Amino acid sequence: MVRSRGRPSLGRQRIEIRRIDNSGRRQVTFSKRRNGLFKKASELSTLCGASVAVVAFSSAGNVFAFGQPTVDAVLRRFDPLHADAEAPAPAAVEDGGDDVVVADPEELDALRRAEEQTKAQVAAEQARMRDVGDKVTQAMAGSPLWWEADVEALGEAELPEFVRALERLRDSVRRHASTLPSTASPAPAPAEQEEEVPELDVSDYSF
Amino acid sequence: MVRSRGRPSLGRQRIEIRRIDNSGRRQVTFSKRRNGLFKKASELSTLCGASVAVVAFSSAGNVFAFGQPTVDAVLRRFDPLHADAEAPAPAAVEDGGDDVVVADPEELDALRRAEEQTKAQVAAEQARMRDVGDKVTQAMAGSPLWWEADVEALGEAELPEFVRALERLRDSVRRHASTLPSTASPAPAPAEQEEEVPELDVSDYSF
DNA sequence: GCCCCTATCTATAAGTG
DNA sequence: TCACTTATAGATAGGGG
Repeated sequence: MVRSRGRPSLGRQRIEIRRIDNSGRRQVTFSKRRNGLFKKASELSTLCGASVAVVAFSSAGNVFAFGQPTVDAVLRRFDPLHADAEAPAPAAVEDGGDDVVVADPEELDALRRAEEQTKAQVAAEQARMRDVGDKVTQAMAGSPLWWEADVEALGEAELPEFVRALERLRDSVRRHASTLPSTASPAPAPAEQEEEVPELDVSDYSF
Repeated sequence: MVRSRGRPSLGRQRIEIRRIDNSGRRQVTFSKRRNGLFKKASELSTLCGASVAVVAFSSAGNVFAFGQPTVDAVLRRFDPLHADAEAPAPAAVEDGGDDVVVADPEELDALRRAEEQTKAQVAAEQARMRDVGDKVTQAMAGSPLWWEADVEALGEAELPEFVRALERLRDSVRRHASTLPSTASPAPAPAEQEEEVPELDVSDYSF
């Protein structure tokens, strides 16, 4: 009841465009703005029939991407990596206004149906597989505990990379999980299950 | 002169998020929003210390790109060794194409965005895992890229368990890492710019 | 992390030069 | 194409659950 009298909120405040010091706040902002950016990209693509790809690495090293029609499709088309010259060779400079691109409402509707179909499949699969532990073990069967032996073979140069890759994979899996219907089992979380990676000092690698 | 009495302008009007029919208007919108998108990307990068790349093809075929620190830097990091990858066509859904739109365009747009985002992330993870995998795979030859198939095969119920398995693996790797000599090689902090982003055409930063 | 809320701030549609 | 204006639609900071 701190705000019994005044306004319930000060509303949006103006901020300077420079690195946000507070880590938590920075992460929240990253999330919000990343979504906003993806939405803008999506709208640009829909409104103007453009192909757009956005790739963002958080300072923690997580990757996020959006693409229309697909990130890969756009990047392949862009492809300054493999191609040599700057010659863009954009081709058709004229826009008759009837290009066959973009998402027509029908396409979106189809996507929506596809989504529901996927959900249904997952739901069915979920009902069928009640035994979690066994399923996972089975998924990794064939090479049980392969890492315990193989990790020893890795050089020190690969280890930090490997650790971070695993963490990204972990987060990816979590995000994937949150996409599925009914977030039933949020994982008991026996002990530590945080995020971020302050341990390794590889705070911002690149290669 | 028509503006004789009322307001000099009606101000911004609301528009539906769907392809703009008028070619000229669409072009104007593309310019404005493209700049807005780049600005947002720039702000995200500055505020959160993120690496961001945006590539956009106008329906006319012209390319525009923005990147922090550089487009190619981000794309290389994102798409390390994409070459040997399979080309998973969007798959998606086929639609008769004769159905009438039923759902709200905005809603579908958001839905499509969410789906694309998820798929893009999965693709990104797989791409990165392939890269790390190139080094790691040798160490664990015999179980090639087991996760690529398994992650997708897992249902919602199994995911939390899988996440924990990954964390155990991570810790295992870390323990091993701690037994090795120092592994420090922090990358130099990238210069940050909050400035405006003119408009980067391929011809401006040709490789 | 997610959603919701409010009060603002910011991007931008439309129009003009 | 750009620049500038106006007035409003949309994005989002801050805070709570």
